[in-house]
Amino acid sequence: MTRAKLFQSALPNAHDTAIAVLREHSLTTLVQRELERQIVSGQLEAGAKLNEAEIAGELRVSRGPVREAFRALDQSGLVRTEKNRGVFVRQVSLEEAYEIYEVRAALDGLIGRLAAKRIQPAQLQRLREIVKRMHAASRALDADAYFPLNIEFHEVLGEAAGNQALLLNYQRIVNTLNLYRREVMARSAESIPASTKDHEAIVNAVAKGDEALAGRLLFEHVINGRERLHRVLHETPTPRARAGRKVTT
Amino acid sequence: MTRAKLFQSALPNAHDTAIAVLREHSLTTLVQRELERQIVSGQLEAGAKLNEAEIAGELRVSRGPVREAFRALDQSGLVRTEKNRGVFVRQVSLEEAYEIYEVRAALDGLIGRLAAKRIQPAQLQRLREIVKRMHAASRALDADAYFPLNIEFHEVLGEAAGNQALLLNYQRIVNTLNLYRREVMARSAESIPASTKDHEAIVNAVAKGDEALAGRLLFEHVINGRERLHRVLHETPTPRARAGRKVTT
DNA sequence: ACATATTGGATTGTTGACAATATACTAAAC
DNA sequence: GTTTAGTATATTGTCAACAATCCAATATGT
Repeated sequence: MTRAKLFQSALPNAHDTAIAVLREHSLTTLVQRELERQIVSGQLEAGAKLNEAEIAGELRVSRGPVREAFRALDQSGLVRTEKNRGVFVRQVSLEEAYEIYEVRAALDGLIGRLAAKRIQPAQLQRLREIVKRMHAASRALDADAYFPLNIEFHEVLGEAAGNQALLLNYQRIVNTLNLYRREVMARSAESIPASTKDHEAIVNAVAKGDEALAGRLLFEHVINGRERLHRVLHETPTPRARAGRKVTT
Repeated sequence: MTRAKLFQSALPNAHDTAIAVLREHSLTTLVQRELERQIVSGQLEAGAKLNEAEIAGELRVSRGPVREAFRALDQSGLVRTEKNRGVFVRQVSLEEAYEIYEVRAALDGLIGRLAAKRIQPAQLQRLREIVKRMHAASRALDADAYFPLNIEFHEVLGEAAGNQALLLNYQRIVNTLNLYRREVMARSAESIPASTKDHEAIVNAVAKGDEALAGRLLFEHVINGRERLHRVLHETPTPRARAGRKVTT
């Protein structure tokens, strides 16, 4: 990727606007976003080593901004740093995923309660449309179509809760979790119908304004997801434990 | 602060062990910890501007590690960055504090449920001792003694929940919230007795292993805290809103 | 006196060079 | 043949210099 491309990913039209982009964003921020995109999209797979000089070269930037971006990504949980060895796309172990699912369930429960109280008609409309498309993907058992819909559904719901701090923490958690879920999801297409049913019930509860029900349904939806994960992994067990070198930074 | 002091804060005995410290920790990490300590302790007050060169000079380090530490602190919510203007100790507005309280309540609810299920006898013992000391501070209406006890209480409880991911997110939230609570707490000594009673009831619920009750009590405890905050601020209203320059990093 | 340019100093953003460390490779010793 | 010591190379950690930007103080014009 060239530096021009780095700007493109921030704004559609490049070159002329490059200066304008830099006026508002530091290179560090642009690098951070680009790496975040590559990690979240799976372009950089879990465990992959990120070479400072290499990335700096690709993005046509010096190592300084890259190192700063690494620090931010580390703190946000997308990357793990080992002193004098480098940074790696974070590997989420099964045990960690379990823990994170619990946290997500609590946050999603809150999202449900708040969304039921505060959701706007336009947002509700968006949710209904997403669920509609989910039904289509569900009938086709099309996991590739379903995955982004699922992300979007929870994103809209998170916005509807009208709590910025909650949304920020939620997104951080979900990002980390998605590092793990991606590969699992591919072979768990059979869980899509159940998940779709969950989503539909959630939308109805939110639409009714039933805070307690929406909260409980979302909490259980996440825990159900965790159990589905558990089942899939025990049908075809894959050893995901890693060398586990001590992190000393 | 000299560079030797930077090492001291990481390990009790300095100078000889300085090399050993650096073998395990990068300067960035040490700077990050030191700044975190200063911010959380209130030594650096909310809104204060952090000058790169100045901090680098005090810690006898170049600006590189300082900048990297800034990125980490920004991501962890302790600091806010404005491009070409600098980084500032984060100011938490009343509205944000409200939002964060909601998130904390959800996480604390989960902590209560998990702790009731998994707490170890030694941890329960620690909680009881803390509550005992709280009673003493409460009778004396000694806010300075009460504040750290309160922090410790919730820390122990968070550990007892036995979920690393939960603890990490919880601590991040509480850190941010404490930026706001510090000054408020000073003039809300009258809420200490109520808070102490909450803590005692929570310990009892956890000791009984009553997950639902412990979760509910902790959730309500946090919301009560928010309401106390609300009341205090409306008795002696203080304008905390800031210039609110657009953040563009 | 007031509003608007200008300019100088201070501060942040970025870069390339140097130092320290880890890893892979080679060769010698057993 | 295996192991260990030594060496070379690649990579990260740190630093200091340079460029870009912002801010305040001063000057200029009306």
